[in-house]
Amino acid sequence: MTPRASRLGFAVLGLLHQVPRSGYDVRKLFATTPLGHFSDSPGAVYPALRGLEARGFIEKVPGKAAGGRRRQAFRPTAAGRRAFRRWLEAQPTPDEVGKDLDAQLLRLAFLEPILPPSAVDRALAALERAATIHLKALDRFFEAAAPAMTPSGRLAFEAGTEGFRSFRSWARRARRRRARVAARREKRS
Amino acid sequence: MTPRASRLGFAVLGLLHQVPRSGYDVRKLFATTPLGHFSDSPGAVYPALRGLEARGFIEKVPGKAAGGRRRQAFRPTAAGRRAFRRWLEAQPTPDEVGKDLDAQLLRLAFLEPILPPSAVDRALAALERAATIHLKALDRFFEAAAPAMTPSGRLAFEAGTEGFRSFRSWARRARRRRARVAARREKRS
DNA sequence: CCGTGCATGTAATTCGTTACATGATTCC
DNA sequence: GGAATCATGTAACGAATTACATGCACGG
Repeated sequence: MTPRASRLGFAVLGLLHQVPRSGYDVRKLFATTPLGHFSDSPGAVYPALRGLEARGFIEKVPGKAAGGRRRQAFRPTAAGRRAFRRWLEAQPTPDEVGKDLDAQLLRLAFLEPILPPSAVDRALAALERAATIHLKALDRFFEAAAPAMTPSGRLAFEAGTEGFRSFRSWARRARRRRARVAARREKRS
Repeated sequence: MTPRASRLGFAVLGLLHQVPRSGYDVRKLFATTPLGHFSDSPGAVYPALRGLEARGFIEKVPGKAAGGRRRQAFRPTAAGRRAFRRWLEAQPTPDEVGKDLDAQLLRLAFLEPILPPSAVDRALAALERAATIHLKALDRFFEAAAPAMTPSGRLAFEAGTEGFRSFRSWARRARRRRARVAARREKRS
């Protein structure tokens, strides 16, 4: 067994941090919310739960089965909380941001309330930095490759670049907004 | 064996449409260009090639091995070209756009020169439409769920929404730009 | 002639998907 | 009592990753 959990594993582990949930609860969340795009199929969720349990990251909530229905809820163990915290604290590299922005946003979503607000500020700054570096690489590539590309090829590339550009400016805005709010709060006290 | 190729399969098939390439050529492309984020590992590329060959979508280019180096290039067969064309012609649903925008951009990138420019216009319109519908769903969800979310959760969701919003406005701009250019060309003739 | 990079592959493992299977409970 | 849905799983399969393995050719 691999020591680390998969992306789906961490998503489930994060959800169990909020409140104990059963596999069915998790499936419903995946099915009804656009948070990430995880499969709500039982063949994905139940094996993930068993994997987390085998790693000692979650445990069954004992007793009761409210309502009489069969139902097995899970909650994170101390080891699970440690592992999740380590995952949250990892800083994104420019390459990871370029290849898998969704994973970074998943991380960001779960940061609070496990880590303090300062971690959110740090994460935003890291994301902005990484996006800037990645954008530079994209622009460099485009400059060299654009002449040989078809119009539709250029369009597709442009769409990708634009996405990162807008992400970076979003991160910057979010960071500054938070800084402003923090300053105001500071002043008032 | 599944009749349809995987996403990696179609990406490779598309690259082989441009010019015959060997597995090594494909790996280098994946390693050095940011086009999609495919693995350049041999364990991904060579099995993909064999899969396409087994489906009858590509064939070995016979003869020569320029330079004396060992090298096996592939090119699409008639069946492969048909299959790729069918893949290109598929219109994205709002759900697919929401769940896997990258796949849609991959498609867009390969549209030309296999399909005519009009197909690009149609694809842009479909993408814009799908993004609009998806955005509506995101907004609806956010309205209901935001009060219960943590600040970092809201931030992550906002980032995702912003990404789609910017994608949609990019698609609209691109579409209009193309319409303008086409109109000017029409007038001049 | 020896290392570096070209070039192609295999093996073990893990993850996820689709589809199937099962039983219990609540609602009507 | 029958349908819907709650709730949990398994089986078969496909695809991808990492790591390992091999052999040739070209440059110095």
